[in-house]
Formats: sequence, structure tokens, C-alpha cells
Amino acid sequence: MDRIDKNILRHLQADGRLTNAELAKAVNVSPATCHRRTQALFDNGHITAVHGKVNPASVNRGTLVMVGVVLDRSTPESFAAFEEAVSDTKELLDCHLVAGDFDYLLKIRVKDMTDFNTMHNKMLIALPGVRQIRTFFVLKEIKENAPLDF
Amino acid sequence: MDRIDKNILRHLQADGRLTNAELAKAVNVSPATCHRRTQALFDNGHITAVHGKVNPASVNRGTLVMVGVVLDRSTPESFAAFEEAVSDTKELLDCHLVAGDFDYLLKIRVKDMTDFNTMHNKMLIALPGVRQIRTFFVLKEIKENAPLDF
DNA sequence: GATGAAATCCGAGTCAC
DNA sequence: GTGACTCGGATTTCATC
Repeated sequence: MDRIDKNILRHLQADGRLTNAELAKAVNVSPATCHRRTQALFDNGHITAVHGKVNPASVNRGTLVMVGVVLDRSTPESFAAFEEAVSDTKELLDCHLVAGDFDYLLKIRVKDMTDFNTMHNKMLIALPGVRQIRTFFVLKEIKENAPLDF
Repeated sequence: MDRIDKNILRHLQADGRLTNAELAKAVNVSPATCHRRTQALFDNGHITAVHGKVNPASVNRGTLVMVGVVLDRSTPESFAAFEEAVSDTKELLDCHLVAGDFDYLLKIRVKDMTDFNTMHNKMLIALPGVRQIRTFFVLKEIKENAPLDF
């Protein structure tokens, strides 16, 4: 990964729809070279995917909620059971096992607070081995999924 | 937004590099129609962007940290000052104003713990009006930026 | 008012060098 | 790594329902 490759990464991160021709111009190499390098970046896993970013409000997911979870017991089985149960949740965007006051931090997108309340009652408190749930409603999204700055 | 539009959204979210021809086949309309509909979805803001997903480890951002922040005082000026100061941080991916035990929740990507420690000392504790910082190192990423399921 | 067929033009992908 | 060459898709126009 030299300077040119990093530049390709930066451009594709900013705009995944750039054509190979445009990309080649932007990083100052011939289209053929650019094509081979880009291919290699995908093949080597330096770019893992290209995703269209759907406006959450357009598909009834305008409300963002962060949730901290503490499990009853800290056994491998507890963690595995929780992770499996939570993976089925359609509204779940992020799930991270963390060190600190919580065991897990979740990021959830729902339509509105009513919708979250339904989820909370049906899903969250029904998860296996949960001792405590702390809810953080997002009042304002200052930054969301910012691109990597490298 | 009818059924076909939603289908286009779903496909572009899953793979932002789909050609118009492929997309048209996938949603069962002619390439011309598909092209016009996709254009409209962008113009109306239902798709806001298409981003290549860069492997964090490939650009020295392999370590993920979540941070909870409590401010000294809850005045509009405090919030504004904090938000402006934090926006300049290159390592910051997410910043959300939340309701609950914290004022802000941050998502930060750094190279390693040493790197985070440097950041912590230089940046986080230097932010204006910060009373408390709670750090959650991510031990395992169960789910990260999952697509919207609609 | 949106659709699909055709027509043109330009880029993707592959070759030799 | 570059330049050329071929094929297929992007994009527009137009007739149609």
C-alpha cells in the first residue's frame, strides 16, 4: 500500500460511485493501472464493501437510541447466549462487547419512541441473563459514521 | 416511494457498486426506468451517499473505543463549545448528544491503546467544560454498521 | 405521467508492449 | 506501468400506454 493506493481508498471512501476513469484522473494514474490497483485493494480486503447510505427517516428509522447492557453473570455461556439472541434484532445497528461499566453497548434505530418502547418491552428485557439496561436517547446527531481520516 | 423504489434502496445499500443494468434486472424493470428511479432517489435524499468501507486495520485504526462524557454545566454555550471542539478530532467517528447518565457518547477509532492514551491526555481531558469521561474499550465487535432492515 | 425500446456515447476490462 | 482495442453498460431520446 503506497501513496497511490491510500489515495484510491480515500476517494472510494468519499464516493463509492466514482467510475474507474474518474478515479484514475483523481489519483493521477492511467485507467488500466487504477483498475488493477483498485481490484487488488478489494481482493486484499483493504476495502471490504461499498454501501449505499439510505436516509433512516425515509424508511421509518428516524430515531436513534444507544443502550448499555449489564449481564447477570460473566460467563462465556452468558455472553454467547446474549450475542446470539441479540443478533436477530432487525433494529440493531451496532453491538459491541466492551470493558467498563457495561458489558455491551448497542446502537438501535427505530421509528419513534413508541416503537422503541415496544422493542424495549418485547425484546430487550427478554434477552437472556440481562441484569441492567440503560437507555440513551439520541437528541442530536453531531457526527454519524464519519469517514476514516488517514 | 413504492415497492420498486424500496427494492432499489435495499439493493444499493447491500452493494453500492451494482451497475444500473444489474440493478434493473434485480428489481424487474427496464434499465431506463431503473436509471430514472435511482436518480430520483438520490435527488430526493433517500440515498444520501455511497461510501467505500475501508478496513480500519489497513489504515491504523484497528482499535475501537466508546467514550461517555459528562459536562460541567448544562448550558447551551457549554454544549456548543464542546461540539465545536470535538468536531476537529480526526479519530472521531460518532458524536451523539444523548439523554441519560451522559451528555455525549463518542465513538473513536485509534491505532492501539497507546494511541488512545495519547489522545486521551492531549484531547479528551482538554475539551472545554468536561466534568467526567468514562472509557469503554471495545473488546469484540459483534455488529458494526449493520444495514437498515426495512 | 411513467414506461420500455432503440440509439449513441463512453467506460470497463483485457490485451500486447 | 502505459496505450490501444473490444464489448457492454450508461444515459438520452422518442414513441407508447
